[in-house]
Amino acid sequence: MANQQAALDTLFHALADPTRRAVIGRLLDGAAPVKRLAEPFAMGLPAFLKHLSVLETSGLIRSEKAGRVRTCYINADRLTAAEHWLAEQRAVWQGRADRLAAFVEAHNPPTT
Amino acid sequence: MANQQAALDTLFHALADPTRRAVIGRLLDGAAPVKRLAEPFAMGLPAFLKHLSVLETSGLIRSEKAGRVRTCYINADRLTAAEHWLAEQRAVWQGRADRLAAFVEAHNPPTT
DNA sequence: TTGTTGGTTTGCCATATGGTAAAGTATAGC
DNA sequence: GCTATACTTTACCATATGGCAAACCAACAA
Repeated sequence: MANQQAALDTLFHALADPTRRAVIGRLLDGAAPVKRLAEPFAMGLPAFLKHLSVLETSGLIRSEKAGRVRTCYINADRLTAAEHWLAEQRAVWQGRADRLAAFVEAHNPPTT
Repeated sequence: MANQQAALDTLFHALADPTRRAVIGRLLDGAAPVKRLAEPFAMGLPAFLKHLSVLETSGLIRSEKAGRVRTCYINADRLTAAEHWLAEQRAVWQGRADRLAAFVEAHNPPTT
């Protein structure tokens, strides 16, 4: 699935920025409107909104507008998607490392 | 630690590209020289070397040059560093989700 | 020593990213 | 209705990214 790749692209790209990671950290603690989310950061709203948009298209957050305030929520399963990919890679690595250890074990006397 | 943030930046950024993720996948299977790594991709060596450089400065791979061939190795613990950050975030989320469930449980009759 | 191979460097280009300022829109409160 | 609030849009800018072509260098191989 080529689409999976694009999803991982945008997902990891969204995570590759301290502002965006901070927003995620903040939202883990509960939903919040744009203005409150933006407060801690030394940048204008337009710049901040771009970050939110990156986060939203990556699926890491979603948002709803009620009246004039837009509230943002986290989408925790996207986090686990990224975690999943990493875990898979590590599994491959560990599989190989284990086989390698077994090979060494089988062909060398134990060093103890 | 502000440096941790920069490390995560480069780490996630390195992962946010299908070529680079493919290289990682390939290297999990064992070390390989630059040329062999580059073969599957439809781009010139200079472009590919940039990807390798991104991977190397992120710490995800390392490389050694012997004679005229540079061999690349994976650095699996960097993968777990990224995994770690994600796991931490998920833990916060789950903690909150659990508390929320407990709250709902305590204030509402079970729906069964 | 003369190629050829494997990698590197240099210069260039198009596009994407991350930020600004300033003007615009729509709702909430008085 | 008037005004402040909470975004939103537009236009613009500097830098980073991802790619190319072409020249270059070092080390095997013949």
